[in-house]
Amino acid sequence: MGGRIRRVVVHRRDVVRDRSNRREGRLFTGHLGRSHVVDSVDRRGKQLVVEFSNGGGMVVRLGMSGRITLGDGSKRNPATAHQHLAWMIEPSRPSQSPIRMSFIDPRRFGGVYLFSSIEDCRERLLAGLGPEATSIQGIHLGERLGRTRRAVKAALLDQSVLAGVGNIYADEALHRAGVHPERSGRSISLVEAKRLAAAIRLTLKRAIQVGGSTLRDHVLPDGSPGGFVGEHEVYGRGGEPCLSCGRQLEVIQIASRSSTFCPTCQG
DNA sequence: CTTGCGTCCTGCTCGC
DNA sequence: TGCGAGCAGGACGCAA
Repeated sequence: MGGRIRRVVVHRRDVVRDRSNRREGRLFTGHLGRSHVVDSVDRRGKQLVVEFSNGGGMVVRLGMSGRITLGDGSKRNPATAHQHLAWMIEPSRPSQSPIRMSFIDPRRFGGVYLFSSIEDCRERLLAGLGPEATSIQGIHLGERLGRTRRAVKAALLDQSVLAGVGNIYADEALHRAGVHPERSGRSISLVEAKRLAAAIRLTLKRAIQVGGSTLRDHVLPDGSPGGFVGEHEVYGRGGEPCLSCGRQLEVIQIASRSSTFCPTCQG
């Protein structure tokens, strides 16, 4: 904290979203052009929230292929493919060396969203986000799932129900909890909701520990792959045997997303 | 209100 | 060996 953002370079304007969430990078340099002191860096669900000392800030969404890389700010480094933004962090203490940060996103599903005040951020960018998946309690999950008839898998992917779970970890958590992904949200009992909440917390905790799942794009800021893929029990294993019972894992579509599950363990 | 589906985008895999 | 089609997915907008 207290570091200063300097030398913002916008390589692709449409990765930056303006006040109306449109792809509009012109305002970016105007907004960030003068150096800003970083007051805080936080996470809400899948978004990174960076607040500046002037009250404004930015929300970074990585989408599915986005990442932020860290580099030595005292060295020159050429822009790599799909590097849409780059900036320097000048530390508050002169003894520390500057850090170069880049936003890289091949598919451009992610982006950087600017906000002018923390109220603006809450209302426009964080409004409607459900509780944090990393700390979700069974009673709260059950109460939220009970409001919908949708498939429980679809509900888990809905960030307004629960913030922070995507397709991979929804499948993994449902399998770990022994819940069929097509079950209606309101059919989930309190006992099952508690089991599911614990499975979500555990799955995310473990995935974060080992650096996430590298399938196609995701790598850690230093370029190394995440270690969770080797621990996937169902995702990406359709047709292969269930690690618990040996039954062939099935793949179906729910909410236009692939869902892999074990018909026996998740009956 | 609720729910589902099309859209965006590129890299990888598969089949011929 | 080469090439094109198909697929994957997070969030949003729109339609039924």
